[in-house]
Amino acid sequence: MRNVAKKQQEPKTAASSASRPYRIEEQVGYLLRRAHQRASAIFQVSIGDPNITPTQYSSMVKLNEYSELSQNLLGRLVGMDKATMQGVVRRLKDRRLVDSRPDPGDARRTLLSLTTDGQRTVNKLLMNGPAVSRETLKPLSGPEQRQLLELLSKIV
Amino acid sequence: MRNVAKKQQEPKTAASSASRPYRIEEQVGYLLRRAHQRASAIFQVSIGDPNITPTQYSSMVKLNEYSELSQNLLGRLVGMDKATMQGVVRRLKDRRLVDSRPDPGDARRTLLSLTTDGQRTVNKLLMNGPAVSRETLKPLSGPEQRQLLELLSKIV
DNA sequence: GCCATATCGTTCGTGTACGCACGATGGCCA
DNA sequence: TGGCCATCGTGCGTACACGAACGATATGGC
Repeated sequence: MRNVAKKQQEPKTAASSASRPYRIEEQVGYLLRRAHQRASAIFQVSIGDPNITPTQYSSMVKLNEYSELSQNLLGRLVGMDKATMQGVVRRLKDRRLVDSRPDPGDARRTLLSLTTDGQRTVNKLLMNGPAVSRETLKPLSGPEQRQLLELLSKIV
Repeated sequence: MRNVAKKQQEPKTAASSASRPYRIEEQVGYLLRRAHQRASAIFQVSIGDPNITPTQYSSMVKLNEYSELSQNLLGRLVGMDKATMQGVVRRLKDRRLVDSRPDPGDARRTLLSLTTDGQRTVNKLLMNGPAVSRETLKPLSGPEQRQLLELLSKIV
């Protein structure tokens, strides 16, 4: 990795008005993107099933808590757009982990539930869930871990 | 929003062995996904140009600091896979915000730089950058904001 | 009962994100 | 000098993410 591209003398940022310079690496949005990237990578190798993604996992965990949920409500519970939810649910249904039936009381809705196979799968993954979080938080001390979770909760 | 779907009596998580229950809403990965979602939404409405995405923005900011960078090196600086970088750069080049030329010293590389239009655009966006971060961190107190940035830096 | 309004799920388009495989090129060392 | 291995950029496949528009259905106010 030679040729490290020499830095310019002064980043002329137009917004560093006598205060601290604006560094992209210090901005929340940037840090959240990077942190999320790392968390996803750890999830993928530690959850125990390379075919399950983080969003699929949270959807299945929620469906395990509630027996049946409409697609939109599930999306609200796990923080996913209905368009995004559509794709997630389709993939889970293709793999026979989730089943659906029309809501008898509301013809607009579809009720989702885990199949037997889906329940078996979530319960297996749930055993690895804590380890995934532990690994992601490993660089932090115990109090720091709790602090981070609390701060993230506040800005979500 | 009636029909809130009744909760089951006990979430039988298989992993809540006498310790605290496993709640998906308390896991780092989940919180990071939600926080990143919110940060992206705030960016989109506050950066001042709805056609610029967060990743495009950080790429342009880095290209503004360094005069010229190869595509791979830029990707490493802003934390993006080379396959992801490819798409980002293509879109910026399509809009004439970024230009490229072959590296005279290494035929494998392409050197990227901002066009005049690109420089004008970044400098305009950089004026809004601090406001985006401020808005994202608004739910937190001053010390909490600094703590969050520090903790995120540690786990990236 | 009727109609304006809202919700539900789908589809389309665009943009990140990354693994994998590929061909071209470069660096290093036997 | 030749060959091995790394790096660079590209292309493909898959998956999240969301705005916008759509048709079907439900609800509340009149």
